[in-house]
Amino acid sequence: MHPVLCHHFETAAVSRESDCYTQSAAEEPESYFTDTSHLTRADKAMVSPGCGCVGSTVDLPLITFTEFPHSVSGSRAWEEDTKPPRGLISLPKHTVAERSSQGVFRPCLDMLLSEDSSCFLKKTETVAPLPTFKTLEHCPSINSHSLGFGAPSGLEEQVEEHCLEQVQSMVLGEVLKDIETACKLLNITPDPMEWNCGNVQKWLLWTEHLYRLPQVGKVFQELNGKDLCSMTEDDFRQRSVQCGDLMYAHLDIWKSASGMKERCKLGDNRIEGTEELWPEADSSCTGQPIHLWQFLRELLLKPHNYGRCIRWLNKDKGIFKIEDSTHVARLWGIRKNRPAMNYDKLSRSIRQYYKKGIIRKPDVSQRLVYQFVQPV
DNA sequence: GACTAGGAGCCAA
DNA sequence: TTGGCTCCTAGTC
Repeated sequence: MHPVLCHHFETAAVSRESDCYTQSAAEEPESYFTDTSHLTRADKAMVSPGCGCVGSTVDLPLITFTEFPHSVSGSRAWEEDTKPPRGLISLPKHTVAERSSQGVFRPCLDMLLSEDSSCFLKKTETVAPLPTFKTLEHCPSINSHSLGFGAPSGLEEQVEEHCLEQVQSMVLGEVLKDIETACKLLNITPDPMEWNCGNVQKWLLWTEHLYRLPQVGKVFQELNGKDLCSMTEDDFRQRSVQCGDLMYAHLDIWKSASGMKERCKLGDNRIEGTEELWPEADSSCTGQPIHLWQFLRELLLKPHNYGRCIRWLNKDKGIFKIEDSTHVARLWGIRKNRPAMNYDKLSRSIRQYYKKGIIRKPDVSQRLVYQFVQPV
């Protein structure tokens, strides 16, 4: 990772309201990223606002991000380090005793890493099952003692190595889930090579929206997935000086993830749970239309990506609030190929669910607040 | 002005 | 037939 970026990550810690983080930004992250000329392609993909990690602390226990590969087949993207490195990730100490690793890790990893799976593939490409630590203390490298700065013993190294593999697997799983979610929402296949022109445009629109990019769809018009995949980073830059590199990086992640899926199919490097991630009969990949209520639920189930525009008020009761009606309507419009979609129309569709008993207004009616009749 | 509610016509699958 | 889009009026906050 770019050293300046590492420095930035050391000094800033911005968290998100949708999870358990506290906000303690030491500086204004957006301003730093205004000038991205000094960042690598992967840096940009990592810090883009759309992935919800601008200026976030990207620290994982004893992992230092020293370099980002340009593809999954690249060399190891991280190094262990026993010293307090630049960009060292430290878990919030007050939460360690209170939360399970699922509760602490998964949101962190979601938030920080969801956009760049390639960063976490080891050179061995061996993927271990997702870890299920009962407490953080069960993961030696997370244990506060191992945050010491002395050189680890051989045993400690092995233990840390094992733990890191588990963390990587967990991260990878989350990245794949993110892509799966996007596929569902966009009704496209995970493999960019299979995209038609329409799919490419959807993906571009989505990526623009995700990363708050200027519109670039026009410069990629009439390209199908194969065309897109055959383009080099320079080709992307030529078409869009401003964000071609980021688009290329994002596509690279998708291509890499698709490659992972193929390997899983072949039985190599099997990842526990990938059947869930890409079920062959998944309606998202078979052209089945998605219903609005399903779409809303998908957004709600990805709070780190969409929590700014829609979030649960009471998940148990299925009560949710649309925080940004324009944004949600636009996302729905992208999904349905309805550029003229707005909240007026979307809300009319939601109200159709009243009669069907799918969605209703909560007992205490509030603006932009709805309730699933059958909680998720 | 933004949101809520519902009627009605239309279209595509 | 169904689900959703679109346009509309009217009322509320």
